[in-house]
This record gives sequence, structure tokens and C-alpha cells, in this order.
Amino acid sequence: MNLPALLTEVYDRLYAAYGPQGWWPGDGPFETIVGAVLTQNTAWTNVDKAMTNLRAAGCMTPQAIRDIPEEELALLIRPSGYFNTKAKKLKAVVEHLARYDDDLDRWRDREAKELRAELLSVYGIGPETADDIVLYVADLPTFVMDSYTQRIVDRLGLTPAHRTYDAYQALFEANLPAEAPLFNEYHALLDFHAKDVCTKRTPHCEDCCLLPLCPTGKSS
DNA sequence: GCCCAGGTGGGTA
DNA sequence: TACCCACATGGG
Repeated sequence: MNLPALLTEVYDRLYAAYGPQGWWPGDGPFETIVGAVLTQNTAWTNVDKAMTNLRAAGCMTPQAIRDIPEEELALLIRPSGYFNTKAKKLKAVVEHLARYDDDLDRWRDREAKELRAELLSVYGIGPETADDIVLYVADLPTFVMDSYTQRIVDRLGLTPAHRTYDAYQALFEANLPAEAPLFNEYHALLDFHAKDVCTKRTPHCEDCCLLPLCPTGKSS
């Protein structure tokens, strides 16, 4: 099976097994950006506590985060871990948003790769966070990779020659139509599969929907 | 108590 | 380019 067909088969199997995931369209573009930063190497349950604190303090707007002292911001987001670092990151991000008068709708007309490159220049925004924002905020097609999705790629025997973020990402982007809704759903399905179905405790579940596609005979 | 969570930036060779 | 390491809380 060629790569486009294989990746389409993977998607179809995941979708059939789990249905639509509905990741991150709900709470508005700015909350999505905040969540993308706070969730860096952090469980979402902890991010949720920090987000609740920010809302309760009236700090869930770019201007409010610009106005609050960094030390107070750090205190609010403490439950999400790395709070000093993340406070600095959020400050850097909202500083960047001021260029657009905090109007994130302006990103929707951009080229995905160009916006991605711009975001990467902001302190605290690395490849995954940039892709989160491009895909889930600007609604532009870029494929989000993370540790879970890389693990599934590996189990499918598709590990790229250079095991870099960009190489894993290119695997999907070069072999699928560049459609934001597809990339959105695909990433969410991969993540759900790796995190909530094939956990480390049961790495090779016998009824895994991807098992027939894994060359090693082990599921993801 | 131990491991890990939807990473990133800075330093070193 | 390719590794290290610090950053830090909370749940299983």
C-alpha cells in the first residue's frame, strides 16, 4: 500500500472506531492560544485549573495578561507547572498579538507556513505550539505532531530517516490533502488512540483497530 | 515514592 | 546538527 492510501486507511479506521473528537474549537481563539502554551509537557487536567484561575481573575484577554505583573500571572497559572517559564511565555505571546490589535481573525487569510514561521520567532512558541495555533486558531492546514502521534508513526513502521519534528510532520503533509478539518480531526484521533486507548499499560491491545496495519504485529 | 503529562529555550561539542 | 538539561505541578 502506498503512503497516501495507508495514511487514509489509518484515518478511516480511527474515525470508524472513535468518531469525531472535536478538539479545541470551543473556547475561543485566545483561550486556545493560552491552552496551547500552558499544556506544554503538562497534563490537560492541570491546564484546566490554571485556565479557571485566569478566567476567575478576569485575565483571559490579551490586554489583561499584558497588564498583570508577571509574578501575579505566574501565581494564577501555578497548577499548570513550569509557572515562571510559562508566565514569561504568555507575556511574550500577548506582546506579539498586539501587532494585530488582538484581532486573531486576521490570521485566517494567511499562508499556513508563513504564519507558522512568524509564530516560531516568538519566545515560548516552538513547533508544536505554533502548529496548534495555526491549525486550531487560524484554521489553516498544518499537521500537529506530538509525542503520541510520533509513537504511532513509529509503530506503523513509518519512522522518517531523520527523527525530527519536521520530518514526522512532512510524512502527513506530503501524503494527505492540505485541509484544516482533516488535519484537525486526524491529529485528535491519533492522540486519543495513543493516550486513551493504547496506553503504556496495554501497549499492544489485541483488538487495536490499527493492528492490521502495523508491520511488527504490535499495535500502537 | 515514582512516573509521566498534547514542549521549549539555552548551553555545549 | 545533535544531544543534554532546567523548568514544576498534580494525578494515577
